[in-house]
Formats: sequence, C-alpha cells, structure tokens
Amino acid sequence: MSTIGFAPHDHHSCVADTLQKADSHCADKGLRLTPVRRRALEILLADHRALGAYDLLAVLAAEGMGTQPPVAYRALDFLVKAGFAHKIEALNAYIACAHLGECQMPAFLICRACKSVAEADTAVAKGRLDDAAVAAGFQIERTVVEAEGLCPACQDIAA
Amino acid sequence: MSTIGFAPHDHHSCVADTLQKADSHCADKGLRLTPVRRRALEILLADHRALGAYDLLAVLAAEGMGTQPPVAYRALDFLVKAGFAHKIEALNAYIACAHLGECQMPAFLICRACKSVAEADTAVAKGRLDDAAVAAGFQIERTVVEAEGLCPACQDIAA
DNA sequence: AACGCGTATGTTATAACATATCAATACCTA
DNA sequence: TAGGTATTGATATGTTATAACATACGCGTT
Repeated sequence: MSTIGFAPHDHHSCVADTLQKADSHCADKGLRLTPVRRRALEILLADHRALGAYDLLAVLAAEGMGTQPPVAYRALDFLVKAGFAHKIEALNAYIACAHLGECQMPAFLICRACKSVAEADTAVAKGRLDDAAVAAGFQIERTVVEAEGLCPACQDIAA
Repeated sequence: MSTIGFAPHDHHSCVADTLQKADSHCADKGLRLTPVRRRALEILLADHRALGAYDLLAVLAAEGMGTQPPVAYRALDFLVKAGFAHKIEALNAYIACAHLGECQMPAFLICRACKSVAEADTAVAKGRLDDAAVAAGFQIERTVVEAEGLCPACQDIAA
C-alpha cells in the first residue's frame, strides 16, 4: 500500500496526474522532459520514498538508459530545478514533489525506519524563520526543513 | 535571537567560555573531553563557519593529532552527540554550537558566499512543524531547519 | 544540403564525504 | 591487578557528487 502523508491514496492516478502536470508545465515553460528525465520522475513517483542517486541510476541502468553517475545526477538536477523533485538533505536522497511546481518552501517528515517521506505543504516554518532572517539582515534564497522520526505504521511495529 | 555569525562579538572570550562550559558539562555527565575532541571543538569555534570533516582533519593532521578520516569523524560524532556541535546537512559540514548544550532544535542561516552560519535560538519553526507532525501521527526525533542565502556583508559586496 | 548554435548525452576519471573492521592501548572500578 | 569499557590507531572500503571533455541531436539560417 502506497501512502502519501502516511495515508493510503489512489496511487495509479496520482502518478498519472503528476506526469501529465509535468508534461504541460514543461510545455508552458519551454523545458524538455526527455525520456531519461521523464523515466526518472516516474521512478521517483513509484514509491513516495526518498531514493539515492545511485538507486535511481541502478534502475535506469537496468533499462538501458545510461550507466554512469552523471546520468542520474543530470536528471535529478533537472527535476529539482523544475520543481518536480526535492532533495532530502538529511538523507542525501531525492523524492518526487507531491504538489508539482507549487512548492516554495517544502517541509518533510521522514520516517527513519521505512524511509517514507511526507511532504507538508509549505509555510510550515516560514513565518518564524523569516523573522529570524530579517532580524539578522539575512536574505533567504532556499530553505531546508526536515524532521526525522517514526511514522504511524513504524510506531506500531515498534510497540 | 543570537546572530553570532553576522555580528561582531568578543570572540576570544566566546571561545574560552564555550570550552569552559564544555569542560564542566563533561565533568557533570561523565563524558571525556579528550585532547583530540577538545582541539576539534576549538577548531570549530575558531570561525563561526561550517567546516567539512576533511577540513577539520587537515588541521588536526598538521598538529600531529591523527591523519585518517575516522579521527575527524569520531571527534565530530562525539561533539554532535554531546550537543557541542551541529551538522549542517545542506553543506555536509559541521559547526560549533552557539549555546552549548541547550539546543533542542537549532535552526541555521547559512551564507552561500562566505559560508558563515548564524544559529537562531531554537523553536524558530517548532510550533508549526509540530502541528504538521501531530496531524500526520508522526513522532519527531530530530529536526533540520536550514536557510541558505546571503548574509548582510555579502549582500553589500554583491551590490 | 551545409553550417552554426544550443541543449542534452556519453564516457572517463576523480573529488568529497563517510563508515567497517580489527588490533592495540588507556581508563576506570571492583 | 584483573576484567570490562571507551578510546585510539591503522587499513581498507563504501557512498555520494562533480569535473572535464567528447559526441550526438534538434533547429533555424544560408
């Protein structure tokens, strides 16, 4: 059972919808969702879990889409810059964006046991982090907000 | 809101105070601030900047305190577990804690130009991240809150 | 068609970050 | 002082990420 935000959902349509949104977003912006990039996004969407660059590469390689690290890193770089994926810094891993394109300031809840990741919709910490930045005269360009812990399912297993 | 990174302060006494606090904290808790560990903390305190493990290692090596990666990682591991240092995930780098021992949930403002790091005093994002976690039934064990951008000095240089 | 230009890929090598393992030594403490 | 635990020393390896350079492809212009 795939979960998003640790809750069940219609995974098939969620993947299909996201790919379609990605297609039209690229058409709008003049970006090119090439076969490798599109497949990389599909792979990230397959689970709602964070995948390492080399995990992604292994899948791509098995499908004959390139065998060397830059293949994975270029695809990930494109997806992150386009807003289709995020890097989870605490894991050095990557995950498909849950709200394609509309993410200014994502925040993540990361289960250390099953590696599931829930993406909270923006602004979770924005107000106060902004206050701190203003007080320091600091100009924020990018934020990383991540919490590691146990998701509901893994709490049950632990208990 | 301590913005040590971006504001002048009495650095000499800041280092001395912190080392002294670390000493007494270790005495209290039965921890051993061995020569390598103490020196590693001094090195991190020397600038209020994030230092990579290999940067730290280079300094230690120059002083004859060990030449191999585990030397640096063991020292950093001790310092992080003791609450004397934090890992900046967005940089894969480490920085001395600005409020020795009393950090539950540090947040950082990281200058991408000069690598200065200001540690905002806790709870900056806590309330709302907690709300999101509770809503998802998620049990938070550790948080990462980091913002990258330009510090006041580097904004001036850019302008 | 031939050309020039920009984007994307292929390929090799290496940089940068981190840990496993095992033996030797120091330190408490009973 | 014997035995357990924590720390250090040393070697090797694993993992993540990028540099550097060459080639292919799409596309508008000549």
